[in-house]
Amino acid sequence: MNDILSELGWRNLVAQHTPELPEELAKGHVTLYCGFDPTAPSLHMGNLAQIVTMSRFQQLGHTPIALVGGATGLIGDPSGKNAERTLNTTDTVLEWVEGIRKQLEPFFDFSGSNACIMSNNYIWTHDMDVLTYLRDIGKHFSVNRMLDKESVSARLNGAGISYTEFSYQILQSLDFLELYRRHGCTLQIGGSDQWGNITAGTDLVRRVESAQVNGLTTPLVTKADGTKFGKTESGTVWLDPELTSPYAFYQFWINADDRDVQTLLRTFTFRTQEELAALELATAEKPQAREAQRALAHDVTTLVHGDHATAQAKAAAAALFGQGELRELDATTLDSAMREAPNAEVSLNGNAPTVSELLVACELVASNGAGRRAIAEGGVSVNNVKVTDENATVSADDFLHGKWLVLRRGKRTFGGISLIK
RNA sequence: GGCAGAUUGCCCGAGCGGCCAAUGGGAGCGGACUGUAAAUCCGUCGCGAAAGCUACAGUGGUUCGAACCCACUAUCUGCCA
Repeated sequence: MNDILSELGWRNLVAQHTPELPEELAKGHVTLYCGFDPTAPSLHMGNLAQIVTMSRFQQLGHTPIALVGGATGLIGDPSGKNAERTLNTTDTVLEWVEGIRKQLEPFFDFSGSNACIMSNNYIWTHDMDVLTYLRDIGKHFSVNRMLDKESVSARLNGAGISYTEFSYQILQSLDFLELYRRHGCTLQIGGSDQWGNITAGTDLVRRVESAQVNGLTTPLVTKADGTKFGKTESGTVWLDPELTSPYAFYQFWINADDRDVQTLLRTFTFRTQEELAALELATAEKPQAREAQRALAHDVTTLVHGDHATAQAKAAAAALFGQGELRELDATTLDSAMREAPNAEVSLNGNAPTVSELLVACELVASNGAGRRAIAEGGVSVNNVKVTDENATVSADDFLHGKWLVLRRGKRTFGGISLIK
């Protein structure tokens, strides 16, 4: 069995771990868990980093438990938040739980001796009565120590914290205890912001079960330009293809900064140290080819959305950004490319819509005035031909293959208009 | 609970009766330059083709005229209980 710690080590994926962890791993097999709270209808990049980390453990023979936080999602983790968050309704959270469970499944192997286990902390918390909670669990927590946790102390000095969120670390600790009892789980992993919650859990298991369990955190992914990783102008990049299209997802990785691409490859792909060294060399020698970004985008999009969607996203990118003449693209390629871009339908019915109206229709600009402005600034093209007249209109002849009109705003924002008869 | 102050566009922040759709900065967007990059420079940045319309926490008022004055409401921040 390969050593998971050295694997994570060369990838710079270890922020902190409990001192006893190497000893535990030396025994061979561990069962580990990571929690995913339903704070949104879909998982996002931060979650993906943990999923991939768990996957690395599973590939080396360890047993992963993917825990969906049906209970903790109802409470709200104060970690990394500078203000109390609004509670989501129970119905909403339970709906998200189901969606997130389905999203997690494809990443893991559910067969073999180290098959992945899916769990949900709602199971052991929803009917626990308050006296049991206070006597059996709460008794093991020192408020003094809870106040010392970064996630709590930051809030005490700032916007304050409710009892609900203050209790979050207790619930997460209870999860570790339950998973230890039910599945012999002896390791919890998470982002470095979870360190406080994880150690609260190892403390609880030690007190209640007199057992040594461990924690490991991965560094938060940061970007060289200081902006938040996992966000674009249009918001969070989600794993759900309904929320972030595979095309947009692919583009997100393709656009990675040279300075960040190695870190991202180490964190999100399974490429070997040798392959990454080769890509690093490629970036240094021929940065404009962006080989590393292409490898990154290919691997991660395939991991999340599969081969087919990745091929489509690539074809779309090649079609839109390629040097080739758009009119020479075959109908099928164009069709799949345009479906991936923001698009809208229009029926001509004898009238000729203006280009700026069409820009608004596929949400490339916020208003007609902004569209006209964009044209005046020389930033708009139709079928890769620059539009110079603010009042330009289109006719049926402009639609490629009688169906699609390719709108471009700026260098890399595309939209499609499909003609309906 | 009492007193004082604050609330301006995506964010910060000027304006304190007409010259205000509102200075300046940031973010965003477009162009040049590029590699679907970074940095830099230039332009732009409520809606509307325009007339004009809607906006300066909310509601009402004073005034020929209010982001600016008054009253009340809401929220926030100080000081005193």
